[in-house]
Amino acid sequence: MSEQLEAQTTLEREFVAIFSDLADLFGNPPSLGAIYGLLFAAEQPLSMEDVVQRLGISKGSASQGLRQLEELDAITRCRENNGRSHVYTARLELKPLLSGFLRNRLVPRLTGSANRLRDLNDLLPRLSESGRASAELRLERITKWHDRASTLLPLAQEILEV
Amino acid sequence: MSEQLEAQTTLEREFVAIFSDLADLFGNPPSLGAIYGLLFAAEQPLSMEDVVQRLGISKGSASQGLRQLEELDAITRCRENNGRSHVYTARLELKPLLSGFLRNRLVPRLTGSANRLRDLNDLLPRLSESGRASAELRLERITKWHDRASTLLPLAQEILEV
DNA sequence: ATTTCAGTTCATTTTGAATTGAACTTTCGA
DNA sequence: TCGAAAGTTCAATTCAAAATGAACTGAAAT
Repeated sequence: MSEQLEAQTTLEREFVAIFSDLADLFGNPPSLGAIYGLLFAAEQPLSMEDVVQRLGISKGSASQGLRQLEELDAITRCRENNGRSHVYTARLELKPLLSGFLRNRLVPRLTGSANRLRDLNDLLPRLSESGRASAELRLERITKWHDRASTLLPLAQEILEV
Repeated sequence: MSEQLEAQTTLEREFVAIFSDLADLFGNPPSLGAIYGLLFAAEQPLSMEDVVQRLGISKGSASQGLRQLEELDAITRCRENNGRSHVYTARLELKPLLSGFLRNRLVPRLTGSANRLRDLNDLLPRLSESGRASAELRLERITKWHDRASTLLPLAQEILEV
């Protein structure tokens, strides 16, 4: 294998690894990142078959991963000229991928904990006098954190914007 | 069970759930969050035995979880008066817990990807002329993201500060 | 209309992280 | 110094999430 090809292969492998880690960091399946990494490294659009071959994953994983990435707007699908197959390209701006990951993971949890906090506030009057003060303090602390996290989220989106 | 006790139990269960989710969000074992949540809800310091009983987890998990939380400075341990056992209290400021979670999870990955990116830059000269331009563009994109994330991290720490 | 190829679905299997629990060590009181 | 209780360790187990792959659907060429 030529030195150049070897280097290209390393590049591809490293991009796959970087994005696998990133997906994992955000609580997404590593395969999702791996697929994106492969497309990100590729100079030409790749078919699903290419993805299966080069990553050594199953057709099922490839199909699901590609669809999810498309939903996040991290990749684009287009029909291959005069074939019955499709071909995929990574959007090189990382924003769609990152904000998709954030959306998937952070947002549901923030709204979930907002609901919990509301319910707990409703519970306060049922507590004994002494317990109530303590519970109020604790709820306040969590609520403060929660508000700050909610503030941070759009800020993070902005900073990560390319 | 009195209405008040029932409410106190609900409060405890909800705090446990909130912090389990939080731990999970940051890629830590849910049990770690659960233990913190229990101590956070408690008005009195609890022993390891208490934690085992109330959460229904094993001594092993409790021991390891308590130690980790102590290392993060999220809880404090103190010797019980005239006993040979210890007793634990949650620090009510959430900062130690949150920044501990961030440290555990984000920092190692940021330095890991910094290393990868450095290695990839060294690889560039070995690529063919055409491939090099494309690889440079891609590396630049990731590096830009990486720098922004590195900027965001201390900012997040500051915002989450109580 | 039929065949064939691309892609999807989802029940089963795999994998890896979290948890357990039993053996071990440490600590303190008698 | 010994015994007992507290706490730790880590190999084995459990469990949930991810990946697989075989059966299926749809779409295009003949």
